[in-house]
Amino acid sequence: MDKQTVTIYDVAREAKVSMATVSRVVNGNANVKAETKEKVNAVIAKLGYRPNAVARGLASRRTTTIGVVIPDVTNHYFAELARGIDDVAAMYHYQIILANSDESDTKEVQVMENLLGKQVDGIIFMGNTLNDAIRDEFKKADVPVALAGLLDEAEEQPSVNIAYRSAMSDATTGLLKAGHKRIAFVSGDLDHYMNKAHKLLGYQDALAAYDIAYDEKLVFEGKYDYQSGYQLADQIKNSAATAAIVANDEMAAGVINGLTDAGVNVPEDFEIITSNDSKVAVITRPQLSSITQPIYDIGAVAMRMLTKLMNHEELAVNDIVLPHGFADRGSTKDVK
Amino acid sequence: MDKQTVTIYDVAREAKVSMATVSRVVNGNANVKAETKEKVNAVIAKLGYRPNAVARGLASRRTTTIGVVIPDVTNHYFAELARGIDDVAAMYHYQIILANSDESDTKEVQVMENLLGKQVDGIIFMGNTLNDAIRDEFKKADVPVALAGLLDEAEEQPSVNIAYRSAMSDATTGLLKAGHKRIAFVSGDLDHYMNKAHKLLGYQDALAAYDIAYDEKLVFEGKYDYQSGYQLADQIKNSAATAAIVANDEMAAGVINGLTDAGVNVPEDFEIITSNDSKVAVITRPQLSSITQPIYDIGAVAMRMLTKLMNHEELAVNDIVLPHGFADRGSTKDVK
DNA sequence: GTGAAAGCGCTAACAA
DNA sequence: TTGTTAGCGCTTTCAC
Repeated sequence: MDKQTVTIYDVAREAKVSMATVSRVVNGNANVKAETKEKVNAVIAKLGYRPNAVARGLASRRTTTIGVVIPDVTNHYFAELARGIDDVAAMYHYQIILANSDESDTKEVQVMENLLGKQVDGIIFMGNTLNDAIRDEFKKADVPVALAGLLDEAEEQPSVNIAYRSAMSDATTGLLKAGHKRIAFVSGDLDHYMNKAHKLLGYQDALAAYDIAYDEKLVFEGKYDYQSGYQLADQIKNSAATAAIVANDEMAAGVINGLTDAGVNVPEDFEIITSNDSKVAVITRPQLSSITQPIYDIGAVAMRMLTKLMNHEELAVNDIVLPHGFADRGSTKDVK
Repeated sequence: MDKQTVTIYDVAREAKVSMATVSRVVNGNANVKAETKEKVNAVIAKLGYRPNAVARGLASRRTTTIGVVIPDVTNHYFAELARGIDDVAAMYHYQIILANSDESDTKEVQVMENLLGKQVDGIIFMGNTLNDAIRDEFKKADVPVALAGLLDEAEEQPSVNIAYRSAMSDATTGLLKAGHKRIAFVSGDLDHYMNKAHKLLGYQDALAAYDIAYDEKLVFEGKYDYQSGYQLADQIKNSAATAAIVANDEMAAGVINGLTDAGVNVPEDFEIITSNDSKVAVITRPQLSSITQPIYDIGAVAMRMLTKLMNHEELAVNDIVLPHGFADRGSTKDVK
C-alpha cells in the first residue's frame, strides 16, 4: 500500500537510455528516433511505469490542474456549470480540484489559499457575489482567475455570463404584455451585485416601459434555495401580486409548490417565470416557464477562456455574454 | 502572472534561521522555541510566503489530496454523496480532485490512472457498477480505495451503503399490505450487480412472502435518468400494474410525471415509491414517498473510512451498512 | 538524436 | 532547540 515505486530512472536503466530520453518519449517530444521510442515504450509497459505528476509539477512549474470554487455541488445550477468546466478541462487534459466554499466569506478565502498552495495553473470561481477579501485573493493569485455565472462589479476578472438585465426585462415584459400589473420580483440577497445592479434593474426597466410604478412591497428576498422560496410563497400570495419572476430555479420550485400547496392555481390565478431553465424547471408540475440560459456552456466557455489565459494568449473579449432565450411552459398561460 | 516566487529559503534567510526551522514552524512541530516561531511567522507574514504543496508532496510522499470518481456531478444523488465526502475531507484537511467518469468504462479507467499519477493519498469511487477493468485499477492503486453507495460483488474494496435488499423488500411489502397485486419494479441496468443481486431480490423476497408470482413483465429497465423514467411511464401504464417501486429518484420523478401527464391519478389510481429520498422527491407533485437513506452520511462515512485507511488503521467493519427508513408522502395513499 | 547535470521547493533523517 | 544535507522524481538547459 505504499506509493509508486517505479520511476523514470528505472525505465531509463532498463531501456539503456538516459532519463532525458525517457522524459522525451513520455512527453511526446519529436526529437526521438522511432526505434528508441519503441524500446522505451516497451519498457514502460513492461514495468508499468506511470509518471509522477507531482515531481513533474515541481520541475516544470505546471501542474495541469485547475481549481474550481463552487458554493455547493448540490445546487443544480452550479453543478451544471461544473459539468461544463470539467468537460472542457478534460478535453485540454487538465484535472480539477473542486472546492466547496459554502458561500462563506472566510471559507472562500481559505479555499483560494489552499488552491494556490497546490500550485493550480488557474482558477474558475463560481458564487453569488464577490467581496473585497476575495478580490484580494484574486490579486494575490499568480495565476489567472475566471468567473463563471458571476459578474465582477470591479470588472477586474474575466467572466462568462448572460445579459441578466435584459433577460429579466424581457421576461417581465412578457408578463406585462399578458396584462399583469402587480408582478413580484423574487431573488436571493439583494445586496448581491448581480441581483441589485442587474436583475432588479431589468425588472424595473420593464415596469418603467409600461408606466407601472415600482413597488418595494413586491420585492422578495430569500436565500437562493427551495426552502426559502417555499416559505416566501405565503407572503407572495398576500401581496396581491398576480405573477412573479424568480431569479433562481430552486427558489422558483419552492414558490410554485408553496403557492400550489396554499391553494393558488398556477397558471390560472398566478403566473411564474424562473431564470435558469435547469433540470428542476421541468420536474415541477406545472413545469416552470423560464428564461433559458446555456448553463453548461457558461462553464465550458469559462474553462476555454482560462486555457487561453494560462497560455498567455490575449482575450478578444474579457466579459463574454452568451445568448439567452425564453421557454414557455406550464407556469404561464401565454407569455411570448 | 508567474508562479510563486517566495520560497522557504527566502523566509529562512530573512529570519536568519535554517530552512528546517521554517519547515518546523509551518508544520506546527513543537520543537521550536516560542521566540523563534514568532520571528519566523513574522517574516512569513511580511513576505507573504505560502508553502508549495507540490514540493511538499514530492518530499513527503503525501499530497493530502484524494481522488473522487463520480459518474456525473449533475446527478443529485451523487452530488449529495460528494458533499458528504467533501465536508469530511475538509475536516481532515484533504483536498479533493473530482473526476467525472460518465459511467463510461474507458473513462473510469483513464480517470483512475490520472488520479494515481497525481499521487492522491486515497480514492473514493462512486458509480452504478464495477467491472473487471476497474477492479484491476483498484489493484494497481498503491493507495486505499473506498466505495460510496456502491457494492463490490467481489467484496474486495471497503464500502458504505444501506441494505438495499431489505429496503426494497420493506417498501414492496408496504405496497403489498395496501392490497396491490401487480407491482412494477423499475430500475437502471439490470446487469448491474446492485440491481440484479440486491434490489430486485428484495422485491422478489416481498412478493414471495405474499405468495405472488414474480412476473417479468412488471420489471422495467431504464437508464437511471429522468427521461428514461418518463418514457417508461407509458409501458408501465399498459402493464396493468397498480403500483411501482423505483430504484432511483430521477427515474421516479420521470415515472410520476409521465404517468400524471398520461392521465393517471397518483396516488388514487397508482402508487409509487422511490428509493433515494433526494431533493427531487419533494419537488414533484405529489411528492414521492420514498425509502429514506442518509446519502450525505454515506459519503461522509466513506471519507472517514478512507482517512483511517490512509493512516494504516484497521477497519472494524469493511462494509459499512447505514440504516434506512421510509417516508410516507403523497405518491402513496397509506403505506406503512 | 541523446546524455549529463542542475535544479524545482520542500521534508526528514541525522548531527550538533 | 536548531542546522546540514540528502534526496523526492521529474524537466530542462546545454553539450555533444
